[in-house]
Amino acid sequence: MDTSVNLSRKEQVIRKAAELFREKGYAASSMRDLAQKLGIEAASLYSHIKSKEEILQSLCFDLATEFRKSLEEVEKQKGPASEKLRKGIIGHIQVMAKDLTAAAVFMNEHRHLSQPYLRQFLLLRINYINRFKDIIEEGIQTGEFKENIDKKLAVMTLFSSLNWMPQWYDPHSNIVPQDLGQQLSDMLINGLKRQKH
Amino acid sequence: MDTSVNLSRKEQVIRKAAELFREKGYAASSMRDLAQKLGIEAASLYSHIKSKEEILQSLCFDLATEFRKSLEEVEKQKGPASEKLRKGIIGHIQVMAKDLTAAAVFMNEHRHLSQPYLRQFLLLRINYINRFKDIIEEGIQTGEFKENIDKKLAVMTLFSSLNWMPQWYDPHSNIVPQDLGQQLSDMLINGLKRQKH
DNA sequence: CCTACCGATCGGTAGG
DNA sequence: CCTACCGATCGGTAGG
Repeated sequence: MDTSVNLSRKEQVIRKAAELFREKGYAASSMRDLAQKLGIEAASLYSHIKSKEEILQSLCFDLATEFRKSLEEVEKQKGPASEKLRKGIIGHIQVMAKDLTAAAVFMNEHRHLSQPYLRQFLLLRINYINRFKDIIEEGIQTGEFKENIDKKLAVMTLFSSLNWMPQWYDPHSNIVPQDLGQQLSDMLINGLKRQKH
Repeated sequence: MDTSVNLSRKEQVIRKAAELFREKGYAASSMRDLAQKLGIEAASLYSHIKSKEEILQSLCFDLATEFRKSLEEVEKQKGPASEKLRKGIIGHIQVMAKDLTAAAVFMNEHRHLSQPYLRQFLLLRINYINRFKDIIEEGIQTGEFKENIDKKLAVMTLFSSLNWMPQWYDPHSNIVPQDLGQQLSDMLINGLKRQKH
C-alpha cells in the first residue's frame, strides 16, 4: 500500500537524514539541520524516530541485510570460483547503486553506532568478508587463481574498491552498475597488463 | 635540535589529536577529550594551537606534501610505465606507513576542513591522482597495459585500495610496507588469475 | 507537528 | 599552563 512511491513520514526522515549524514558526517549533523531539511521543528522529529542514533542503526542494518541476501543468492549457484566472485561483486555493487547515499553512510558512519550495535555490525561485516575470502580460497584450490596470492590482501583490495565506490560513482553516468561490476571483476581477476598472445 | 625524538609540545598536541580524530572522528572529538589525553586543561591547548581546525589543517597538508614529494621522485625516473606505477604505489604506501594515524585522518577527516582549505586540499588530491592516471595512460600507449581498460576505474580502484590501507594494515605484522606495495602492484597489474604456461 | 524549555557540552577567550 | 567564564549549540522531553 505504502511502498517506494509513497514513503511513510518515518522513511522520509531517514532518507533525508542519510543525505545529511553523507554530506556532513553523522557527528556534525544536528537534528536541527535535519528538521530544517524537512521543513519542521527539531522537536517534531521525535514523533517519528526515537533518537538520532536510531536513524543510523536502521540505515546500517538495513543495508547489511541486503548485502547478505545478495551474497546468499550467489553462494547457491554452481560454477567456477571466478564466476562466483564476479557475481558477488556485481551483486554488491547493485545493492550499493540502489541507494548510494545509504551506502556512503553505511561505509563512513557506522563507527558512530554505540554498543552493542557497533559490535553486532562489525560481526556481520567480518562474516560477509570471510565469505568472499572463501570464494577466493576456492579459486586457489581449483587452480583458477594463483596459489601464492595473499588472500587477506586480495579481499581487502576488493572491499576497498567496492566500498569506495559511493565516493566517486556517478549514477547519471552512462555506465550501469552491472557493467561496472563486470569491469571491476575483470581488472581484479585479469589485471591491467596486456595478455600475451 | 628538536626533531623526532624530542617533539615540541605543539607536535605532541598534534600527534595526540591525530589519534583522537582517528578513533572518534574529527567532529566527535572535543578539545576537552584532547586536553585530557595530554593531562592538561582544555584552555591550555590554545597556548600551542590557534584552533581545533588548525590541527586538522596541518595533518592534512603535511601529508599531502609528502605524497607529492614521493611521486615527484618517481616521475623523474626512466623505465616502463608498469615499473613507475609500482614505484609510485610503494612510495605512497611508505608515506602512509610512516604515520598510519595521520594517514587515516588525512583520508577520513579532510572533509571537515573549512574553505578555502578544503578546496585547496581537493585540488592537490585531484592533481596527485591525475599524475597516476598519466602513468597508466603511458602504459596503454606503450602497449604494456590493455588498450581497453577504463582509466578512471583503474585509478579509482588503485586509490581505493591504497587509501583504505590505514584501516586494516597492521604495522606489527611481518609484512613490510615495501613488500605490501610490491604485492598490491602485482595484483593490480597481473590480476588474481593464474597465468597460462 | 508546535511552543517552550532542559541540562550538558561545545570551541574558545580573558587574565593571570 | 591554570581558573573562571562566555555565548552558542547540542539531543531530547513535557505537554499540548
